[in-house]
Amino acid sequence: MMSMKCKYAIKALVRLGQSYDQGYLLIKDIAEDETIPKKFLEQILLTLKRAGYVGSHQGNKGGYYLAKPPKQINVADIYRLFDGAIALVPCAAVKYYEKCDDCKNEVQCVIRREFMKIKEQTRQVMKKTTIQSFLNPPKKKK
Amino acid sequence: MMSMKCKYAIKALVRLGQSYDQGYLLIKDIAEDETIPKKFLEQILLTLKRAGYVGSHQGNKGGYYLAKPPKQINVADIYRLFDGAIALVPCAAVKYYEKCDDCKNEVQCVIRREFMKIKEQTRQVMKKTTIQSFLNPPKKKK
DNA sequence: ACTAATTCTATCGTTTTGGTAGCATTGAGA
DNA sequence: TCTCAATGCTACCAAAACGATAGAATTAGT
Repeated sequence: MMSMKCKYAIKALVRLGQSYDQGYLLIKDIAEDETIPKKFLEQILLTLKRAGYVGSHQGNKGGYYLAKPPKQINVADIYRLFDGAIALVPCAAVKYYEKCDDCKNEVQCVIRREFMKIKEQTRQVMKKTTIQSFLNPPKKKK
Repeated sequence: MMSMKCKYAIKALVRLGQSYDQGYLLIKDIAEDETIPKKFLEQILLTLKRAGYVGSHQGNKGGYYLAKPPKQINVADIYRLFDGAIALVPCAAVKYYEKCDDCKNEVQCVIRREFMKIKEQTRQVMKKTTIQSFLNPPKKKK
């Protein structure tokens, strides 16, 4: 499971995506619409801003906006930003690689070998899911 | 990332899988071979036993053995046993479904819709990885 | 009876999580 | 220029989860 922080981040990005290229949204409004504690959302948006996903305008009449097209923001990247490695074990991670304390020889570790496969496939799934995916209306029944 | 508990469980199952149908293995030996704290491994094996994956024989000359063929034990099930839901959000889970506090109408929730898709695909990947997968030697270079 | 093994339950220190508090800074408009 | 509505930043905190450890109870082969 992902953290609340990450889930809130995605919800906020989706909300901002709905208003893409239509000016600013207030933290307050996003927080109310999506039922997210306002001060908590502040921190999350700040993290997203520093990572370049959103932009903001300070002061009166300020607010947040999506800094990239919805198609260019994917779940894998947001997950890594807030929750770290996608891999199930640290030694199988790419961006958050860490040696396992309990591993004797990593090169021929079968655990690692299989978890690398799992990671690569789940990474693909998460990468192809973008903010745009959440914006497309579900297909209507005929 | 999975918990150490879950990772240790898989390592222990693989170790038991290597000796499948060849009698008992001692907790002590598995713990030493796999560099797992012995008392911690005890608890893990007990959980695995209660769930039917391993069997044990108490007393002198006792030990643990794999209770199912390696092909019938998959990573998805072990993950759920120790770490809970595979889905990234509780409302998208099957066996650990929970309503999200911050959700207004779940039926038309786009977050849920997409996370159900992600869950279904990662579940497939984890399900097809069995203890047998860890036992097969890697393909040799020609 | 002895001994080597699993069983069971409680406890514990540390880290992570989810959230709050409060002040600083910015900038539009009266 | 003053006000006020907004974001920016850092510190803090309680509760839960995690990764073990401890120790006594039970079981069974010899």
